[in-house]
Amino acid sequence: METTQRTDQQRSADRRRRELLEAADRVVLRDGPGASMNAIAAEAGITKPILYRHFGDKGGLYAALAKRHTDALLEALRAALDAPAERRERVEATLDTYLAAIEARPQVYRFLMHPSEGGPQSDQGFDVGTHSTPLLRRMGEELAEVIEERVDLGPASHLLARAWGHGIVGMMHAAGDWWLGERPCSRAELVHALADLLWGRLAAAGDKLGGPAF
Amino acid sequence: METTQRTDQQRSADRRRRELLEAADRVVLRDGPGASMNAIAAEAGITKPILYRHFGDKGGLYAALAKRHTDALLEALRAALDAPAERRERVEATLDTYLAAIEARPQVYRFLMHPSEGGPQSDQGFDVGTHSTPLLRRMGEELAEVIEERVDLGPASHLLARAWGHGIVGMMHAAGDWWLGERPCSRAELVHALADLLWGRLAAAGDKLGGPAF
DNA sequence: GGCTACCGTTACCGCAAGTAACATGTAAGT
DNA sequence: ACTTACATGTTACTTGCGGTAACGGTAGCC
Repeated sequence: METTQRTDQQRSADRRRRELLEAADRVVLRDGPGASMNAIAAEAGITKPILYRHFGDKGGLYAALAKRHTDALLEALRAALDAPAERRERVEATLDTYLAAIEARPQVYRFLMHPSEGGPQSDQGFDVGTHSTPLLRRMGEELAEVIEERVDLGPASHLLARAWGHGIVGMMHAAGDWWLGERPCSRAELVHALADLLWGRLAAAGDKLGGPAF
Repeated sequence: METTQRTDQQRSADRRRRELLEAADRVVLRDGPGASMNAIAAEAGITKPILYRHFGDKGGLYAALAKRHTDALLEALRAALDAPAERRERVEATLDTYLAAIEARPQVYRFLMHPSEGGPQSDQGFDVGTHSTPLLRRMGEELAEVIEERVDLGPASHLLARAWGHGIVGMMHAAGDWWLGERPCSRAELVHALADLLWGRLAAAGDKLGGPAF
């Protein structure tokens, strides 16, 4: 029958697709996001047109590649976020999970967040904004849902939760990016600093003596 | 003498440079960051090699272009940040300044933050990560300095201030990006929501009833 | 054997970054 | 006035990438 054939082919195509993605992963992680389609094809032992048959265009390949890593990270974050613990513990665990992930595989992280600055030849890399934002956005939405679901924020809760979700994710991202670049302290210290910030320590701290007027 | 000559030529070269930058600005803001060097040269009424003589390569042009806008934005932020007012007022003013800036000129904003997604043809755009990060980084460092200088944070103040500086900037950026895309509320509302977050309202809020165990 | 469908290739197009080599105007040195 | 030197501009080219069209085997089915 046709259906069984179709599924067989589908199966084989899916396997091939996974192989290609793994090859692409290797190349991108080695050569940076500037990796050319030719290079990826070569790594996979085939030639360009096949890549295009599977992924449409370079953006398609990028998207597929990014989705794999993104999904993995999001799953880890969800676990930390949904753990049955006190709020601050959960927040710290989530921050730590994120930072641990980008610390463990900075190549992947840089690929997802800052494509096109990989190798020495920073020619035209992958299409960045179009595909890197989604990770932050998804994380923000996810966090927003958890906040709205768990925290009592009164009437404007929906708006607040979403603003906070995106804001907190951005905070985590920017601080993590800075930390990964300079390594100014241990992971735990950064987690603590950020949690303190979220816990209102900025508002609670006193003015420094000798400051300007007032 | 040679020196006077040099300065004269320098002057003329600088003027030319400024003209070229303005032309580049027009093109980039019109065609998106995918604008080709040819197009920019044409807009300026000259040809490619001249651009290369002035800016080295495309990254150089991008950097020069970004620096102009970045400097302008940073100056506005500094003003809001240094105003002689209470802390929360200053924070809100700074957030509002930033949001107002990206609201007023989204094209510029998108160019600085998310290059390479401009026009319908999202071919290879400018070199992104290499040059977009600096804005966030500079803002983070700037904010960190102000925090450390003004807020009494105890012994680990240097580290805390830097982590917070980058974190807060990241929060502002991510929330602003989301807000600019969806416009889910007024600017003032977002400012308020973010300031509330920084003021520890997340920690102070109660758990929602009917939540999971515990 | 012939037909179709798939997997793969070579060879090409278009286009953009970046460069080399050449032309020209203009100011100073003699 | 003639030459030298230099900045300014050009045309024409190379290289390399994304993307595609057209062709070539090789299985199964009739």
